[in-house]
Amino acid sequence: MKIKEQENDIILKNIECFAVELSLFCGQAFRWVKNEDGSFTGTVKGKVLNIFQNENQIIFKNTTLEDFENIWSHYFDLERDYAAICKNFENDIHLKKAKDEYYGIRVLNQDSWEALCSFIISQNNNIPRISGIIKRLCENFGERIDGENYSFPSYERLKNVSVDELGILKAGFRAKYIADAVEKLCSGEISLEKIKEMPIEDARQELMKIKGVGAKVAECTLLYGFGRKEAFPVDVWVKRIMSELYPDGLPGCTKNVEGIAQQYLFHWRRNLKDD
DNA sequence: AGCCAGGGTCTGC
DNA sequence: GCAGACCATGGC
Repeated sequence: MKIKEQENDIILKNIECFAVELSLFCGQAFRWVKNEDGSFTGTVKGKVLNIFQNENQIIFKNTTLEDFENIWSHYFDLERDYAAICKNFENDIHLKKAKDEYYGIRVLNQDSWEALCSFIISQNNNIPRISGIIKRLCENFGERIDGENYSFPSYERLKNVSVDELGILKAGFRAKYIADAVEKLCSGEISLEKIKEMPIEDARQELMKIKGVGAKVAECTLLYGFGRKEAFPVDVWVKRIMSELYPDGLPGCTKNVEGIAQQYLFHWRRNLKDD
């Protein structure tokens, strides 16, 4: 991978296994938008990024080398060798098919609170509506950064927002779960900093103390919000995959990167026409 | 129109 | 411990 700084852009060349659009729209993040020029806009840690990919390069527009190194490199998990991981997936016929078809998916390192809150909202819900609810959450309670871009509101910001006031989100029964998460985090009863350091099983149990957080939401939070690539969320699609293809469990080539395998399998199975 | 969605809680055996 | 009703909303 070659990194070049040019005016206000960072340009990556010779980057292996990074399909920007696939990574942003495979059901792990809900806040990126595609622009008419084919670029994508998103907000992370209060910074707005515009990112564009063509055949041989990826352009991070209107950013600095400092922000690239401090925020974007880690957000897109660029330190990890996905080419090697995908090569290893070839040991399993189904994973090989999934990665051949959707090569370049990377599991993003999102903010812990944003991931937790987003996947609380995701329960028994569909992706377009999840995105809508989160959009309203940001526009009503986040901070306007520039133009139509808003930050994801911190849990401190939501501290004195009542369940009734959350009604504007149209999140339905999930509003009370958001409120419970906010309360437990603000009171210090649950600490995201501590969860980060915990063994994964303890971290699961800790997250599941929040109302509306069960095994699936906890697993998604660990995978997408805490960088735990061994976390393996099982939703209805992955449940189908497990019963149809892996009745005896996951193949050995997924060891320690079960969550990455899950992302390829999830996206592949969800897009199968004949189910 | 009715089924389903990146589930979880609560109740009743 | 496990099955089943129920939860809000809107995409398809």
